[in-house]
Amino acid sequence: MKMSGGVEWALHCAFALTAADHPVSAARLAEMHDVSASYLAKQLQAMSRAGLVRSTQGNLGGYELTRPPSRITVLDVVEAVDGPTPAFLCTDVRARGPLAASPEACRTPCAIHRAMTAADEAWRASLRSVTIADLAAQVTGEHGRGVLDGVRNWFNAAP
Amino acid sequence: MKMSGGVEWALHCAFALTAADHPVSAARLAEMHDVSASYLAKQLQAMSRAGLVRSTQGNLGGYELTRPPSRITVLDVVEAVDGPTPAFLCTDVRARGPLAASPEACRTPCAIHRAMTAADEAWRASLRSVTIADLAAQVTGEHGRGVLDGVRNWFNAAP
DNA sequence: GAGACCATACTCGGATAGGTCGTGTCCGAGTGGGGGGGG
DNA sequence: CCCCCCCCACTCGGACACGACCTATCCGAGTATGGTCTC
Repeated sequence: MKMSGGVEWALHCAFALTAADHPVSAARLAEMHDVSASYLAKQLQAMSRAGLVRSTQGNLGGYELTRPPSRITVLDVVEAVDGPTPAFLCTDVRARGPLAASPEACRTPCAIHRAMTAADEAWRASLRSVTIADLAAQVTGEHGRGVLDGVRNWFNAAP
Repeated sequence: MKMSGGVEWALHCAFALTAADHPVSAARLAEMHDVSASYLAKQLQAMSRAGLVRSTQGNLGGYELTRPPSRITVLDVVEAVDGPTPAFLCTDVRARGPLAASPEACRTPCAIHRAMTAADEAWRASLRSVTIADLAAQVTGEHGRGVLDGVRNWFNAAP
């Protein structure tokens, strides 16, 4: 079980866009984080498809958040990039083989399926309880406001 | 993010072994669940390596639980088969690029890393709170004791 | 001087190869049981 | 009749291909900007 590495990039971009006051291109975000621009574009497209960021084309175009960061949860970003499908897929093993359970007994999810689903929901709830604004608040609380100001200034500086 | 499909098989096997009173071969478990015997063997070997089951070779050999099912959690099985590595791997993006954070500022995990770790821990805690005995109790509570008895009888029956 | 037009350079978006890990399979090493022989 | 020995069939364990998904990349479609020409 391995999560897509692009999730980390997407979260960092969401955090950085918190400090931006105008659209930022994918190339600039990639340069800032020193990652592959082409691949980062893929993650940003996924976020755009999910409605987390708005993309504007043309010169001075780029990505910007569509909602205030306090209304974007970490789970939103994770599901946008990594997909909303739960990690565990029940294949209804109990309905197969010589000791297969009767079809009507399989109306309710099996105990294993329930346990995995509950864990998945706990994971999602934890990610849902943290917003991008919370991340920004934690960073400023630990390292000062200069971090976000530095990002904003770097965005405003000419390439 | 997709979990190994073998986890489901391993959990069903752990549940089935609850009803066994003597070692059960991998081939028999595979026949019972109608899955690939060769591949199921791989999962059972992983559980053996993790110390969840004991394997005995030779005739009438097979696998049996090493501990009472009340002391085997679902998390134990998941980690044995799928690996104990957390799904999220922090690559310390903040320490790269033109706005890289100072090395001493990176002594503590970044906010993103903490959020993902907390979610992972919540997931693990949920899986840790359910034991194989709990699963068996749920099944007997819903479908009667006949299920486990049927499994035991099928194990005792000649191939 | 003001307005409209156009060329341009920049942006995103999806379609396209390569690498890595999960999936599935196979065969060899090891071992306990059962039958046969001997006492 | 009981004990010992040997053969065997059955077991696990690790090593070996195949395939799917993630990773990484490229080129084409579209658009706002800035300059230029005309009125």
